[in-house]
Amino acid sequence: MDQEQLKLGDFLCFAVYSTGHAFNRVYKPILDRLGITYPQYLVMVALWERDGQTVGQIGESLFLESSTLTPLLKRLETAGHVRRERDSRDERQVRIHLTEKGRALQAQAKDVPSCIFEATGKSIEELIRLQAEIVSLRAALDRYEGPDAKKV
Amino acid sequence: MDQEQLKLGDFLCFAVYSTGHAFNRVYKPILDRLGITYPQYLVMVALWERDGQTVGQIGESLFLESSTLTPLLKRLETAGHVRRERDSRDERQVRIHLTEKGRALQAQAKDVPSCIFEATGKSIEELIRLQAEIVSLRAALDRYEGPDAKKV
DNA sequence: TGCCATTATATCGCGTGCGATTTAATATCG
DNA sequence: CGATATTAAATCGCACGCGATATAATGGCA
Repeated sequence: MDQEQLKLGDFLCFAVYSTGHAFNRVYKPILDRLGITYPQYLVMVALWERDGQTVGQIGESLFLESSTLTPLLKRLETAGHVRRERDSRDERQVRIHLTEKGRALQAQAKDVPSCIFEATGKSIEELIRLQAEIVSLRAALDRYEGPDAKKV
Repeated sequence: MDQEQLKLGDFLCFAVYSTGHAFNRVYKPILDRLGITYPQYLVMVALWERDGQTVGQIGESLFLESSTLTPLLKRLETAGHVRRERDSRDERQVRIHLTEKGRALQAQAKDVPSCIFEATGKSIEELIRLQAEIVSLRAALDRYEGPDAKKV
């Protein structure tokens, strides 16, 4: 690999980075109608899947820190989609519960995935395969401990 | 496609989104030593490839708006890596030129791609293939005009 | 030439993201 | 039981990223 002649377009990281932005641009007009942002949508998807998760559990699913989630969850609370409640058995934890409005949002959002699917212009099979490959890449990156991890 | 049972982990967009963050986490300790951030690194790569680009040209390569680039370029200028200069023939444009320090940074950054390559744990062939597929996905998303584009 | 549309960059406000630190609650261990 | 370590969220500062808007320069057309 001769790094000297690597062009921007050759970087896999850049492909991922810019495709993330491209997804965001497709999502934005759709989610604007629901009054939420893309990260907020992901949190709602996680809660529709399982209500009453702690901040830490949501962070683990989304690979986000509490410093990102706390303000985001407060905005979702202000918007009336969730309730934030200290766990009575462990007061360190904050559990996030869907409100009626938050549950109702799921119905309004039911067509979002098919809109996004249409935007990709790919077959389901291809998307599933690509998704798995990217997840495998993410797992490898998460495992990586730095170039001198062996020396510790 | 039954959206009702789509789990977070099934979303291709989420795979891309979270993998972008994972890349950032791998890049951070490496780029910290160079004193730049990941988006700043991308701008430097673009300039090492071709010096003297306008803000708009850089934005086109990186899919970023001037509202993102202007502050970032000012930080690179403050750090001494680039010079910002109005084009004398068209005073609307601002051309970004590498300084000596900015050119010197390329040598210091020469091992970055191989560090990242190592972190992915994949073969070159697989990375090239995956890169092409993701770029193709990005192109499709960029082409998409919204669900009611036909009605215009 | 003069008016107006267009173009390039900059500015502003808002919402992420995260590292470092703080705060408060729980667990552990003598 | 009490001091200390650990853990979960929250807070803070900084850097994106973008839509909307502003500013300034250029282009086009009567």
